[in-house]
Amino acid sequence: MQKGTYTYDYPRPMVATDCVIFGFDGTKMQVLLVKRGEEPYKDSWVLPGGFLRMEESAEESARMMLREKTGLRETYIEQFHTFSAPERDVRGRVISIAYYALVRKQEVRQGANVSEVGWFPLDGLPELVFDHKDILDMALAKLRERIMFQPVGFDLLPEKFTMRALQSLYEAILGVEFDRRNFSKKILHVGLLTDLNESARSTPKRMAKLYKFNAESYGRLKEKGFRLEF
Amino acid sequence: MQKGTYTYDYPRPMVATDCVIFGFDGTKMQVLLVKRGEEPYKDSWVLPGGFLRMEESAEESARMMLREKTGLRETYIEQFHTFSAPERDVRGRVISIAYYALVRKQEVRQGANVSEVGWFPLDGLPELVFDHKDILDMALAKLRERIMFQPVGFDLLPEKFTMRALQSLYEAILGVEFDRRNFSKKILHVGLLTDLNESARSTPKRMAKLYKFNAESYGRLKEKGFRLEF
DNA sequence: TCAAAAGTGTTCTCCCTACACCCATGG
DNA sequence: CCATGGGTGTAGGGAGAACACTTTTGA
Repeated sequence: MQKGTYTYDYPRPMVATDCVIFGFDGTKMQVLLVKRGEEPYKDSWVLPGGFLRMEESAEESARMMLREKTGLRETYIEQFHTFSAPERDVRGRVISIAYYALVRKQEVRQGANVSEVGWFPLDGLPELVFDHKDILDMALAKLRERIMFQPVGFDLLPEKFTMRALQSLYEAILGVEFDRRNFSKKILHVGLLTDLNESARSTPKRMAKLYKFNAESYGRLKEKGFRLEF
Repeated sequence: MQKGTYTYDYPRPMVATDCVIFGFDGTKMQVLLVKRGEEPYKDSWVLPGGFLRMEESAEESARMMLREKTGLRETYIEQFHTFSAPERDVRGRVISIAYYALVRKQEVRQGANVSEVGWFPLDGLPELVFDHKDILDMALAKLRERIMFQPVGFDLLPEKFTMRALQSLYEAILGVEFDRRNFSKKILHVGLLTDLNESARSTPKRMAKLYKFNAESYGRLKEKGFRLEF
C-alpha cells in the first residue's frame, strides 16, 4: 500500500482488533502478552492486536493475529466488546474490536515473526499501556459470566485430563473453591465427560482417572446452559 | 465539516452504530424500525443507526440516536456485537457497532426530526435491508441469553404491573409457557418484586394485584444470576 | 348465571449440600 | 509407615414440577 493516498469526505477512525488469549497451566489462568517493538510505549507489554485490513472481517483479523502469535489454527475465539472511547489511544482515534481466545498452552509454539511474547498469571500481570488493562478485565468478566452457565474447558485443557484438573480450571476462573465430591458428582451427572478408563499421574502421588469431554453433551449444555452452584 | 479534506496514509473503514430497540406491548415483543429517507434502499425499513462522530464514543452515539427516535434519556442499552463483514454494506466498508435497548413503549414519543418510525412485532417484521436482519436476530439471541440468568423487565414494563404482565414478558421473549402458579411462586420467592397492595384491571375481568420491582434485589440478582427453569 | 381471568396450597421427587473414611502411591 | 491426594456414599433439606378448586367481575 502507498502512503497518503486515501481521501474521504468525512473523517474516519482507525479500526483495530485486540485479543486476550487465555491459557491454563493446571493451576492458574494465564494471559499471553507481547512486548511492543515500536513507539509509542516501545518495550511495554500489550495485548496482541493489529489494525484491520480492508478486505478482512474483524474475526479473520483476530484469527490471523492469533496464528502469528501462537501457531494455532481453529482456536475458540469470541468477540466480547468494542472499545471506542475517543481518547483511548494516543495515536489518534482508534476503535478496537476485542476478542478473547481460549487455547491449550501446551500446543502453543512461538510463531515466526514474533519478537517477544510471554505468559503471565492473572495475579502477576505487568503494567499494560493504552486501555489494555480495561480490555483484559472485561474479557475476564465475560469469561466468568460464561463459565457460570456454559461448559468451559474443552478449549483450555488437553484432550485427556483428570477431574481435579477440570475443577482447578473452574476454581481458577471463578476464584472460588468447590467440594471435590460434589463437583465431580455434578459434572458426571450432567454427562459432560466420558470416562476413558485410563489413569495417569498428574501429581507425584496416586494415579487419577482420565476423562475427555463428551462432544455431544458439551454442545447440548452449551446451548441449553447449566449452572454450577457455589 | 467540509467534504474531501480527510487524507490518511492507510485506508480506513466507516464506523456506524445501529440499535435494536425492544418494547413490549403486554403480549408481544416489538422492535422499532425507521424508514430510510435516502438511497440506497430509500423507503426500506432499517434499524435506527448512524455514523460515529469523531468526538463521541459508540455508546454516546447510540444514546444520542435513541433519544432522537424515542425522546428517551437514561435508557438501558447494551452493546452486543460489532458487525464487520467486508461486504455487509453496499456503500463501502462500514463497520457497525450494535446495541440493543429496552424501553417502555408507553413512554416513547416521536422525536423531532424523525421521518417515519414504526413498531413491529417479532413475527411481523418487514423485510430489512443491509444485514439488519442478522443484527436483529443476534440481538434477540443475546436478550434471550440474558433473560435466562438475569432479571429482565425493569426497563420494559411500566412502574406498576401485574404478575401476569411479567409472565407474559418472559413468555414473549423466550417463546415458552410457564405454569402460572409456579412462575409466581418462583418470582416472589427470590424476592424480585414488592407487593404494592393495589389492584388494577389489565383485562376486562377480575382485577389483579400490582407489583413493582424491588431495586435492591433486582440489582443483586443481576449480579449473582438466577435461573428460571423451564 | 356464565365465561374469563385471578388467587392460592399440597405432594412428590430430585438435586444440591455437607460431611468422613478408605485406598493407592512414592518417599 | 507416613503423608499426600484420589475415590466414593449417605442423610437431610429445599426447591422445582405437577396439578384443581374457588373467587371476582363484566357481559
